[in-house]
This record gives sequence, structure tokens and C-alpha cells, in this order.
Amino acid sequence: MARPRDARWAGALGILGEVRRTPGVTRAEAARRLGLGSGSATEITARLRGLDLLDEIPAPVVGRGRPTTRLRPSPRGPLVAVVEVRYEDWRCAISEIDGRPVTVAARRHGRGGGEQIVPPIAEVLSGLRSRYGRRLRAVSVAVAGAVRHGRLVQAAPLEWGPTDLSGMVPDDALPLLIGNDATLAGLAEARGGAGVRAGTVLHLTVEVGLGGVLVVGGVPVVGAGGAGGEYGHMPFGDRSVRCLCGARGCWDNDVDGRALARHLGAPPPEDPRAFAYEVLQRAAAANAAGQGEGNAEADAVRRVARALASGIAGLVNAHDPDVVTLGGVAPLIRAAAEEEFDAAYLDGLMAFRRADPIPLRAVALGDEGALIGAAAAGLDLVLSESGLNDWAADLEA
Amino acid sequence: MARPRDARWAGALGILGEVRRTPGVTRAEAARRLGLGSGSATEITARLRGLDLLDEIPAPVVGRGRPTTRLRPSPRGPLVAVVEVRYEDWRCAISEIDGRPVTVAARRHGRGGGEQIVPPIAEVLSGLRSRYGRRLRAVSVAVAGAVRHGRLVQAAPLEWGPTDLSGMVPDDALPLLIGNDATLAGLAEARGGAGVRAGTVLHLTVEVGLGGVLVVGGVPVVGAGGAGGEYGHMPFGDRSVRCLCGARGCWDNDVDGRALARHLGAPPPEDPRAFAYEVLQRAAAANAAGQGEGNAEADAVRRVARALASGIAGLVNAHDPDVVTLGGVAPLIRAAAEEEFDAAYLDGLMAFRRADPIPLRAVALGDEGALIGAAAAGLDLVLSESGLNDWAADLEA
DNA sequence: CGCTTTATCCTCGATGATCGAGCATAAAGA
DNA sequence: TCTTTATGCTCGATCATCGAGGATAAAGCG
Repeated sequence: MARPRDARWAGALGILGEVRRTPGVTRAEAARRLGLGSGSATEITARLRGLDLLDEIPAPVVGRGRPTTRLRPSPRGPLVAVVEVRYEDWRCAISEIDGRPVTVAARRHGRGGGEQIVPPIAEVLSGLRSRYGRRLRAVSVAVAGAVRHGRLVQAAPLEWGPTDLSGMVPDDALPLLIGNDATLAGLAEARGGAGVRAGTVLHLTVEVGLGGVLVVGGVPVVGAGGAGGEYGHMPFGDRSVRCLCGARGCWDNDVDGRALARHLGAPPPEDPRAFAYEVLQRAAAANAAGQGEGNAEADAVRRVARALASGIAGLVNAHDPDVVTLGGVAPLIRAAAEEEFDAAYLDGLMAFRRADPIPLRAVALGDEGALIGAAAAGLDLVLSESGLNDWAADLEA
Repeated sequence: MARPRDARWAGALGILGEVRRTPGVTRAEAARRLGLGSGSATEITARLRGLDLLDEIPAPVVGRGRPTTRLRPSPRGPLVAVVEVRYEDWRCAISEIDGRPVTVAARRHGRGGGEQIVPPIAEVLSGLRSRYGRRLRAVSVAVAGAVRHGRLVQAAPLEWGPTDLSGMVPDDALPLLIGNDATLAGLAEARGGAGVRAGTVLHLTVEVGLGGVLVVGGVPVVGAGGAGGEYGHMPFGDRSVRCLCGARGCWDNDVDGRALARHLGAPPPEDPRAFAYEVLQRAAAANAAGQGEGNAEADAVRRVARALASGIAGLVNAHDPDVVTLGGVAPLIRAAAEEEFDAAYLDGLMAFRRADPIPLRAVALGDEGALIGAAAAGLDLVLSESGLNDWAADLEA
């Protein structure tokens, strides 16, 4: 062979990237964005068609000029299976290379050990495997817990210990990716949600506890073992409080439904997320009615809002992102105590940042973020150089 | 032209990178590491010699076989001027493409406004410019303050406000890079110091306040405006304390000489770094003599050690680095209260991390880190594709 | 209905970095 | 001096990309 090792897929990766970024781009537009000549575009798309990676369909004509085609995932192209494991349920989805997962199964699960969810998910994945065969290239899991070196090491709110999820995959040759749900949601928001076109995105989600991630240039900063982004376990809170995670003073404990319950003198709620929704709704209503002052729930919300906002300010000081995206109940907390929230945010910023504070935005992908992010992570693998080499080799065989 | 735009310098960048990583590598070794064939190595080194980027000198013969050559910066090659501005002094250095700065001037400065240092530095740089002409390709400045969008926006401990340093460069065409000193020291440690070969390095320095940076794959994570790494301004401390930076509860105030003085009931020290050195030395001596218990200074040091270590634990939770490198007085704080420090570190970690905690290491480059890092940042620019294109164009003209 | 305009696509020869085999070179060891 | 070991150089081949020129397809216009 006599090609620069990295050049074999160079152009192809560019085109595939455009298709992922903008599903349904026209071929002409993709070539323009990449600065490709028309000759290269022809060559590359022809190759990708031949590899069953892309398909071209006539594009609706807009003005004059020769009509172009839209680039779409090939109906015989690679697929990624995606799983999301949340506090009370899980779902499986399948995604083509445009990164839009389609749910194929969903189920609630009890509060037993983590291993109980493995068999039913394995069954679904096994079904996908026999249905799609070699088209299925990877399994990507988003899970509500701390993940390190591809293993779920801790899921305190779920009350799961270290859990082995590797039994999910029907076939040892099928790559299994496991990521934290908030991390993957942040990835999705940064690439195609509220943080799109920003170089550095800080994503934070409040569900049960707080998770998040810093995404730089579309790549999540997850550290050596992939466990980065556990911002909920920074000691922004009261050091005398021991967190379920084992550390002290974790921010986690000051910003969610459990914190609201504590401030209200209520027992720890069974479902902190639902509890938070209810309290936030009532607090927002009270505020809207001008009865927020002295209202216990509104007070609790304000307290949580201050804890959340001042921590965010600290993270902004430390990371200098272009934008902060807020998911889960965080946008609701802000909305239900906007004044206190924004004041605490500004107050926590270094002085030079106050003139033009980094914007805080609610997520754009809603509850689909983690699933979309998991698909993106899976596709990063499948559409990498080595992934494409494997795909091409499989086609030949 | 008919070359893949990125391929023109591809091989050359690899070789230059090896020379930077390992000054004095042999040509054969560099080719081996890059997986280059001997033909490519010949072609590339010949081109780099022709461009006055590299020089080859005979290598001392070790065993049998045809002797190879060492790759070195060309004596007519590009240079980067480096400036470090610290609390009480500044220095200028010059670096060839191996990234080893050689100091050419140093001076103490008073505590006036920041602008006072610009003229003398400008004079030194102007001298370098006339001496080296076009060989001087960039000026890279490490400064003890918050830097954003290439401007020094805040230097609270120096008591400088926003300061325009652009007057330093003798020629508007000469690129000026400005970076935070702790960020650049972290870059240097990650690439060639205590964090070498680690994928993700968290670097933290305690001087007056605390600075640092996360370095991922040799690239510092500095956010949108380059102001990332201001870990000293995360609210790990007492929220009732207002920091000089404008925020509240900053970690900055709990970990340095000012904190030691506060705990000792002493007035804020004129030179917090020197004060810290003295207290730490006495506390270490007291501990060594078995008189650490009840000793006021040793108690103050323990308190600072706990504040430092628990904050580090929080950052480790959030970032999951391979290694934490400690600079400035941080290693001394740890040494002077090792038990408390390590206990607080472990106590602040999430439970799953305790079995195999991320190692904390003292810096390897001592006080040269910021200078070396600034040289590295400058060379990243000079030895980029566009920088090399400019250099080649200048040679032709 | 045919011509013009606009936009895109395809063909084809050129380019240039890399590759790898084969040969040349230089030192150490026998 | 011959062999072994390691490296450097030459040269033809490869291949993704480039860009010019021509082909193609639709809309607009008379």
C-alpha cells in the first residue's frame, strides 16, 4: 500500500460528518462546507454508496440550476443499538448513521439490584442482532450512574453498587460503550442542541442529584477512565453532610428534590424528581400569584436556586465555557426563582465576567438527550477510521 | 495545486513533534516512532533541512550499524520569545523549536499598575527582534493573572486591573500570545514534566491564591476565552468571605499564605508566598521534632492542607484525571501535614475511587514550568500548518 | 417551445506525499 | 578482510485530491 494511512477515509469522514451534523444535507452543500471540489465529492459519495454507507435521493428543487441530491443513511448501512437506563425505566432504540434513535422497546424496572435489568435488555438486543445481523455495529448505553473504564461503578440514587452490564451484548465481538446519562446528554446538546456551534459547552442536569459534562469542540472531557463530569460531587455544600457517594459536602445534595424536601422538613421523597416537579410547580404558581414571600415551598426553591446558581458560577469561573446548558429540573428551578438564581449566579462570578456573563440556556433536546448522545458516541466509534475499515472488510467477506 | 490541504505538512509535523517531545532524537528513532518508512524520513528531513527548520548532526555511535544523526533545531530556524510576569519580577527568554527557553533578561518590578512593566519588556523584545529579524516568529507571555481573549483581565493579588500588554511586541505582525502562568505551567508539566504520558492531567499551583488547568491529550482545556483553569475561584470555601476576584467563598482564600496568616491571627502578609514558605518550614520542623500537636503554625498548616486536599478531591471527582500535579507551595503543604492532607483527600473522594486513588505528584519542572509552557504555546502556533506556511513563504521572499 | 441562466455533476489528466523494495553506506565484531 | 547490523538513499508505484472543461438538468423568459 502506498497511501498516507490517515488519508484513506479523510474525505469520507468529512462527508459522513456533515450527514451526521445535518441529516439530509444536499451533496452540493456538504461539498461546499468542506471546501471540496466537485470531482472529489463525486468520488467520495460514489465510494460511500458502494460501501452501503450513504444513499442519495433526489432533492426537491428549490430554484434554478441542476437539481442536487440529498445524502441519507443507506438502508443497508451500519446501525447502532442504544440503551438508556434511568431511575425507574429503561428503553432501547436503534439508530442509523444520522444519529436519530428510534425507540424499539421500553420497560419500567423495580428497585432491585442492577443486574435484574440485564436479561430483558439482552433479549431485546439479541432480537436486534438477529434482525439486523452485521448491520448492527455497536451497543451504546446511557446509564444514570458513575461510569469508569466502561463499567458502572456507582449508582447511589438507584441504590445499585458496581454493576456488570457486559452481559447485555448478544455477541462478544459487538463493542459495548457505557456512558453516564448526563455526560451523553451534554454531548448531544453540544453537537446538536442548545450548545450547537459553541466551542466549549458546560452541560448540567439536575434529576436525582446533579450530573453534567464539559464538551470541548464536540468532544466530552471525561478524563482518564471516563468518569469525568461528576460535578455533583464537588464540595460546594455543607461539609458536615455525608453524601451517598461517600464524599462530603457534595453539591448533589443541595440542588434536587431531596434538598427541597430537607428544607421543607419533609422525609426524603420516594421519587425526588417527581417531588421536585410538584414543589417547583406550586412555587412558581405562588410566585405568579404574588404570594411567593413567606411561602415555605417558594423559600425552599429559592434556597436550592441559590445553591445551584452559585455552583454554576464557580464552574463558569473554572471552565470559561461559551454557554451553559441546563437540563432536568434545573431550568424549572431557575424559572421558579429567577431573581435569586440570577443574582446568585452573578454574585458567584469573578468580577470581570459580570459585564457579559456566560449565557445559561435550557436544553433543546428535552428528555431525548441521553439517548441521542449515546447514539452519537456509538457512531463516533462506528464511523471512525478503524470502524470503517472493519465495515469495509465485513462487506468484502 | 493538487495536494490534500492537510497532507502538505503531515509528515513534517510528526517529525517536528518528535523533536519537540524528545530534543535530540535520532532520525532513525523518530521515524520508528512515527511508523515512517526510510524513504519518507529521508524526504521529510531533507525538506525540513531545506526550510531551515531542522539540522542534523552525527550521533554518537552506540553499537554496530550505520551511524544515524540527531535532529536538532536549525541555527537559522524559527524562534519564540517568551516572557514570564510574576508577582515581583519578570523575565524574558528565547526558545528554539525544541522548546527550551534560555533567559535573556530579568528584572524586579514595583507594585504599580501593570502598564509599568510594558516599556522595559518592549525594549528587550525589540532588541530580540533586531537581533533575530524574521527568525523571531511569536511572543508568548505567561502572566500571574486571569487572561481572557488574549487580554489580562484581572490580576487581583498583583492589584492590577485589566491591563493591555499588546504594547510589548515590537511589530504588529508578530503574534502575541498571553496565557495564565499556572495554565502554562500545567501545559509544560503535562507534556514534559510530572504528567508526561498521562492522557488527562490536572495541574494545580498554589502561589498567591491557586491556579491550574486540566490538560487533555497535551491540550489545555481553557474554554471559550482562554480563561479556564481558575480553579481558585470555585466556591469550596466559606461563602461569607468575599474574594478579591469579586466572587464569594473562593477556594483561593483558604489555601495560601494569606489563609495561613488568617488562621494565625496575623495581618495579611506583604508577600504571601514567602510567608507561606516560612510557616511551612517551621511547621514541618515542629512535626519532625514531634511537637506538631498544639503548635499554632502546624495547626494552621493542617487546616490549609485539609482545605486544599478536599478541594482537590472534588476536582478529581469531577475530572477523573490520570494524575494530579502540584506546584508552588502545594507540595510543601502536603509534606508539612501529610496525614491530614491524605486523609482529607481520601475523605473527599467518591467511594469507588478510594481503592485506587488518583496519584498526586509534585511538579517536575520547578519554577520553570510557566516559561517552558509559554514556549510550548508559542511553538504550537509557529509549528502549526499555517505557521509553517508563513515560514516557508518568508524564506522564499 | 426554444434559448438563456443558474447550479450541479462527471471526466480526466496532473499533483505530490507517502510507500516499500532494492541497493548503498558506515561502523562494529570476527 | 569479511560478515553482521543498522541506517540512508533512489526510484517506480499508489492513490486521494485537485481543478479545468464539458455535460446535464431544471427554471425563467420571450
